[in-house]
Amino acid sequence: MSTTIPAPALRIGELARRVGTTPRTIRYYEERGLLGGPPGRPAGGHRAYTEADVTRLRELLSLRELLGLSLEELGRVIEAESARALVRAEIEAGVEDPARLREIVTEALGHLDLQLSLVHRRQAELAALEDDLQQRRQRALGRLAGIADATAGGD
Amino acid sequence: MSTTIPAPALRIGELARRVGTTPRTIRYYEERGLLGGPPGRPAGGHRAYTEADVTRLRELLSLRELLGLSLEELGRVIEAESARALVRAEIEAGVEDPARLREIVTEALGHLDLQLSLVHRRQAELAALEDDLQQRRQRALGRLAGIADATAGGD
DNA sequence: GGGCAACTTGACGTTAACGTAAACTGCGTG
DNA sequence: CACGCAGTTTACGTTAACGTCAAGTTGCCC
Repeated sequence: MSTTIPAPALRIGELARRVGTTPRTIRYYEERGLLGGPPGRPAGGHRAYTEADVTRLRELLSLRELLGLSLEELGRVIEAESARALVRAEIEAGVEDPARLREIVTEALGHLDLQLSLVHRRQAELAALEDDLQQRRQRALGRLAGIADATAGGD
Repeated sequence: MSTTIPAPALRIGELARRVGTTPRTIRYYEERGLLGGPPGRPAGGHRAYTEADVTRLRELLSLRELLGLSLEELGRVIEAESARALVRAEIEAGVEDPARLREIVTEALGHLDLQLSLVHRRQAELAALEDDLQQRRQRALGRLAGIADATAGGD
C-alpha cells in the first residue's frame, strides 16, 4: 500500500525547472554517464523521470557546485549512487544473497564516507577563510573606532 | 625598528610557487584588473612582489575556489581590497582627513561583510549537503545491520 | 661583461561545459 | 485525427580560464 499515488512522471523540461538547470545539461550528464537514462526508452521517445530523480539530480548538482568538482571527478565520486541503484535492481530482480548485498551496501557506505570526507575538508577550508575575513573585519572595526574617537562626533 | 628586514621581493615564478598556481594565471589576473600590478614598473621589467602579495593572492584564490566565483564575480566581490589599498596609499601620501578615512574604512567593512555573508551561505549549503549524506549513511548502516543480523556471522 | 635562467609581451591553442540552431518526432488535447 | 508544444538527435558555436609557443629582454652572478 505504499504505491498508492502513481507519481506523474516528469519530462526533461519539468525536471530541469525543478532542479534549476536546463534540459541540455541533463542530456549532457546522461551522455557523460552521470545519469543513467530511463531504461527501456523507445530510442527517440521522450525521457521520463520520477521524483527520486529530482532528489538525485539535486544531489549531483550540489556535490558538483559545493565541492567544485569537474564532471569527471563527479563521476568517480558518485559511484555510491550506482551501487545503490545496483542494490535496488538486484532486490527487484529477486536476488537476495545476503553476502552479495552486504558487499554492495558496504561499498556504497565507503563512497558515502568519501563524499563526507570531501565535504568536511571543504568545511574546514571555508572555516579558515571565514576566520581570515573575521580578523580583517575586527581590524577594520578597530580602525573605525580610532577615527571616530579622533573626530569625536563628526558627520 | 619594524622595517629591519627589507623582505627579499619575489618574482612571479616564486609567487606562483608559494600560492600554488602558475605565472600565467597571475599575469591573467593582473590583466583582468584583479591584481593591481606592482606600481612604477619599467614597462618590460620584471614584476616584483612582497609577502603581503602572497597573502592577498592566497585570499583571492580561496575566495574564488571556495565560493565558486567566476573571475568577473570575484572582481566585484574584492573591491574591499582596493579600498584597503586606497587607505594605505592615502596614508602614505600624507592624506589623513578623518572623514575621508572613515568613509573608506566603512566601505571596506561593507565589502568584508558581503564576503562573509557569501561564506556563510556556502557554509549553510554545505551543512545541508552534509546532513543529507549523513542520513544516507545512517540508512546504509541500518541496512548493513539487518543483513548481518540475518546471516549471523558469515564470511 | 658575458652567460643564462627566469622574465617580458603577443599570439594562438585548448578544454570543459554547456548554448544554440535545424530538422524531425512523440504525445496529450480538442 | 489533426494540431502544436515539448522533446529528440546531430552538429556546430561559445566562453571562461588559462596553456603553450616564439622571439626578444632583464637581472643577477662570476
